[in-house]
Amino acid sequence: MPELPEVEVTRLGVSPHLIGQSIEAIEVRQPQLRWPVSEQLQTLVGQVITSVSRRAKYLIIETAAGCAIVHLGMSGSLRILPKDSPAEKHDHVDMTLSNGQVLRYRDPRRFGAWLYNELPLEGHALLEKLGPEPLTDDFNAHYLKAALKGRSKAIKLALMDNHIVVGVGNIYANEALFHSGIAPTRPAGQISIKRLETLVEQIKRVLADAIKQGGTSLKDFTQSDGKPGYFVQQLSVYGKSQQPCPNCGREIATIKLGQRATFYCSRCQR
DNA sequence: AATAACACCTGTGTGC
DNA sequence: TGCACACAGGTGTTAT
Repeated sequence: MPELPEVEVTRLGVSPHLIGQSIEAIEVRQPQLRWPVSEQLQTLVGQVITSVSRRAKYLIIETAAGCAIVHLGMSGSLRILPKDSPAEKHDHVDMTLSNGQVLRYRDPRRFGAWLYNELPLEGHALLEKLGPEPLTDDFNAHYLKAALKGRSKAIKLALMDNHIVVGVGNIYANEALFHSGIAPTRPAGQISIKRLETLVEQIKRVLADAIKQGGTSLKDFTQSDGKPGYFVQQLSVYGKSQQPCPNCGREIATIKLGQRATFYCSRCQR
């Protein structure tokens, strides 16, 4: 489900309901997620939530006694509900709050994670090797040029590589490359600085626009108020196999790159 | 070191 | 209707 915009929309939605609340209970119905749900999360019971931040697609719920690191995987979602709401299938974790609400985690495919960690998070194995956040100034054309130097792999795969830049998943990699006029198959190391400037600009624009629109709802993603993400209406190539390119009308091509569906216009993208 | 393939898991849609 | 199969928003691990 979620790429950076959907995770950020989730964070913005749940954060006001969490900050300042104390955690009354953490109930784990299904501990088998990507990794076993940390039993140490119980350390957080009785603690007050001080912040909800994001690094890449990881959400970090902080208290003075440590934090929960939450990842939504492919199908995870977080909602705020009244504490007595009946749990349904795939509702694996509940964090009950002192304001009578519950933060509920649903994840049918169970690729997500709920981990406990002490603070600070410096040196955490899952976080320390991550590339820059795409919406910060650390992610710029000069950085990207250096990071891609000598790389033979396809630019789309490079954009989806967390060591190079975080948060760009399959939807937004396809979209940003389309808006940049760059073929997804182009070897990453042979793209000019000029074109990388455009690419960086488009990645930032696409991600920021998607956040503004409440993310992209392909299937079941909703904002915390239950509304879908409206960026789906602005997709140009993702999921548009055989439909006309919005720019030139040529049929959108579909190929596989790194086992993932890839959509592009072979006339507009070179 | 870099790249590519595989693994994890459930639900849904398609074609026979 | 049933079945087999492909595919889905991610990413750490393993193999090449």
